[in-house]
Amino acid sequence: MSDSDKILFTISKQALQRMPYYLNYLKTTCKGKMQNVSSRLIANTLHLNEVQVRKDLASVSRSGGKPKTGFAVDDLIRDIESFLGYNNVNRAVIVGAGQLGRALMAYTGFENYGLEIIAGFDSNENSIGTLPNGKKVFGMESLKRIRDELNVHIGIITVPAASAQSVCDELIKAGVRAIWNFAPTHLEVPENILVQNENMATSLAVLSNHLAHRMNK
Amino acid sequence: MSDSDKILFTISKQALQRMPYYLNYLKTTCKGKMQNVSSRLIANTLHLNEVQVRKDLASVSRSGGKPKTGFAVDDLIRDIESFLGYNNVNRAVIVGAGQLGRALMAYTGFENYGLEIIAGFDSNENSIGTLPNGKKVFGMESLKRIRDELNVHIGIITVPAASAQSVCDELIKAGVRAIWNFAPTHLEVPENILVQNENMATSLAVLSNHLAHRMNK
DNA sequence: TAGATTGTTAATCGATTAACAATC
DNA sequence: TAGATTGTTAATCGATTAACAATC
Repeated sequence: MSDSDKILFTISKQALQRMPYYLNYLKTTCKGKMQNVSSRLIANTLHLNEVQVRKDLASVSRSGGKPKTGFAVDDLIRDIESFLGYNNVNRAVIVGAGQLGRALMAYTGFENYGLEIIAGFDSNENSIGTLPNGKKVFGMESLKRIRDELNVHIGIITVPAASAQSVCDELIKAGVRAIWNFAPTHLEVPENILVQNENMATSLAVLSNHLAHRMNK
Repeated sequence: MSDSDKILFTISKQALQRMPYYLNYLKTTCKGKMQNVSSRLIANTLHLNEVQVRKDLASVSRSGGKPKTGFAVDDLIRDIESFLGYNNVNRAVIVGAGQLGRALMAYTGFENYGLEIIAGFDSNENSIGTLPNGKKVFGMESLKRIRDELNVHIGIITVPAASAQSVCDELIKAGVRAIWNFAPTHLEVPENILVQNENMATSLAVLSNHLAHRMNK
């Protein structure tokens, strides 16, 4: 996290990543059933520390909580969604129309989180075509044109690790501002570009290691 | 992390999660091209701290590194893979044959990480059928029988958040030892069961928040 | 030998948690 | 008022990093 971030936003990445959990709990369990919710209840349900929850919520809630009452559920939902930018729809393109890329393009669940995947790109001509839910796969030469036309800010990388860096470079040249990287590799980017790694190998490592060594527990 | 873990394994979850990055770098960049590699080179490439890399590698490498020489690439690959349990194939079942579940079943990339997805399960009869690469989707009533027959240890949850806990309970009752949870919700499990959360909403939160607030950077 | 590189012990840093005063 | 709950300041904890001695 750079210095300028720290000044503007006093929230850690960890805290930011807890927000979807709060949001899910509030929307599925609280909304409509109760007007207010206390940090203690949230903490107990999600198995977090009460103070941590209060700190997290304090950093995104406009109106704050009220002693003896807690936080207004509807306000909190609105504030978290606004903080996360789920109001603005974030348009994205996927580069790499292999199995994982196509799966993500076909997945409609992202819309709940304000993400709209517009199109896919692939350097292999055989991959070009149209997906079930109407998303097209283009050749790489169309990347910049389409990104510019539709003002896309997010690039999703689902190519093999070996070509991830060059794809990343192309996406940045085309103008995306943030990258969601599914390749299990480190990406080199300018300071003003955000890279979020979604490394399934990382999760699998935890699972697999547990099973290999800790079955006797 | 429980106490018993600490005694047996002096490696943090963070360190464990860096292993796939080391492995990928070693296999794609070092293997065949150089016999030895120094922690400094790895650290520079992956943008990590040199001491951190040495500590991480020390905790998994049998032979350790040699002053002035570094670590033997092939040995290191073998040691990390063995530590991560990528040698044993870990069998898994998926519960929830919606879009995400089917996508994961169709994805063959997991085999590189020692994971083999055997079958899918869904409570909705309409979802039952066969996938392109031969994986079948069964009704929930077959879960325990198939898990027992094939000695499956990993359960993957790709149902909506609202039903994730009950699916989790069923998986544990059926006998799985570790759960890979794609639902954006906290799961309640006995102490001896490992839950690894793969929450895409969490990653999206980081991206989306960045774009909503930090575009001016 | 000198220098590169490892592995370990101590210092730093940041996040979490505890203690507590403020407030409805 | 008394008690529940918030928000903040201080203490703790664990991971990262720096310093350095050991070794090839």
